[in-house]
Amino acid sequence: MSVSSTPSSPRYPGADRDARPDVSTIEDVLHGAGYRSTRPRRTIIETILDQAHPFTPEHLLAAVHRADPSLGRATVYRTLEILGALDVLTRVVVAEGHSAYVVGLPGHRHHLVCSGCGAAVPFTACPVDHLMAELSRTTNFAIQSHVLQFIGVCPACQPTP
Amino acid sequence: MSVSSTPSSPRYPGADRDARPDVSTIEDVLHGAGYRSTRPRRTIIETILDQAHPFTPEHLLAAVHRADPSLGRATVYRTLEILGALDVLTRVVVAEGHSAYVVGLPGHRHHLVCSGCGAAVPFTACPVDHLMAELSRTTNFAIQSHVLQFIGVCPACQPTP
DNA sequence: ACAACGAATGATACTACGTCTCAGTTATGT
DNA sequence: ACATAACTGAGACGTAGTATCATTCGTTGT
Repeated sequence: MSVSSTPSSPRYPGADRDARPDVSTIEDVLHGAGYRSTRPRRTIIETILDQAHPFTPEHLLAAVHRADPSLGRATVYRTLEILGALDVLTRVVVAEGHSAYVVGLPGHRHHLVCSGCGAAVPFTACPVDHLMAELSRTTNFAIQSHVLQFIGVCPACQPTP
Repeated sequence: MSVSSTPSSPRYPGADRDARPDVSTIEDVLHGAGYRSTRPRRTIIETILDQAHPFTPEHLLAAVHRADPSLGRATVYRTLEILGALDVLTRVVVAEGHSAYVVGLPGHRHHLVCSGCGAAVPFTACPVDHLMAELSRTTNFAIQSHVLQFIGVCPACQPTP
């Protein structure tokens, strides 16, 4: 087991290791789903993997343009959409009503997000099964998915009196 | 115990009653926070209480304009912002990345939302305390809030074979 | 009841974010 | 290498939300 050296969230005991994939892993996912491997997509994926924190599309667009100013806006948005649909990216709520993307290959995963710096710590524990079953039974909804997330202030962003 | 007659989500056994406040209750909240009682605000609150499902700002704007076409767009957005800050409105995730508002006076409450028609069933059960304590301990985050929500298909929207 | 004050409003201009279109380019299978 | 279809970039376009500011209206004190 090796600790990746990509820039990513700090590690915390108890929280999951942030299993950040590399470019070729993500390209394999794209391939597997019938998408082509192109240079723009590679640039976008590399830039995504450079992000230490959850990022918005515009933020990513700016970062991508630093690497390649000629890369089109539409391509960035299209690629984000594809990666989101393939579960390579997960949405997290960063502030009331605003969301951002986080990298993470499949597997059930939620996040604890810092409202100060935006750092996202992933975790897999998810105590909703019982409640989901009960709601499903009492409401007759066919429950498809759920959103679970914590918002707080990370140690580094906490005021030290 | 009376069942309110305001248009609202259908009732389900096990799920909470949808305790929908009335206009004057919400105006009291505004007053208590130092805001004034104005006719436009009253119109907006009435329109909000008419909504059977979670609504987006634009949707509400259209509904408000049906009641009073002269009411300004900015006023609707400003009032939504205020009511959100006062916890009279809660945000729910309606689709990946898109959220909407639901009425509900304070009290810890989550929602089960139908991805077909948008109906939102509130519930109060919330099995996150233990997990929250553990995350708080292991990460040293000061956890402030959390988001928990289920997305599914309500009985009425399910295909009947 | 009235005046004075500041909050709230509505109109409009503006910005930001994202989508659409389309001609040209490039990856991929044979 | 070729044919084909997917992909791309440029830029026009649309939509949702914000900022500004002169005017109106609630509220408070007298």
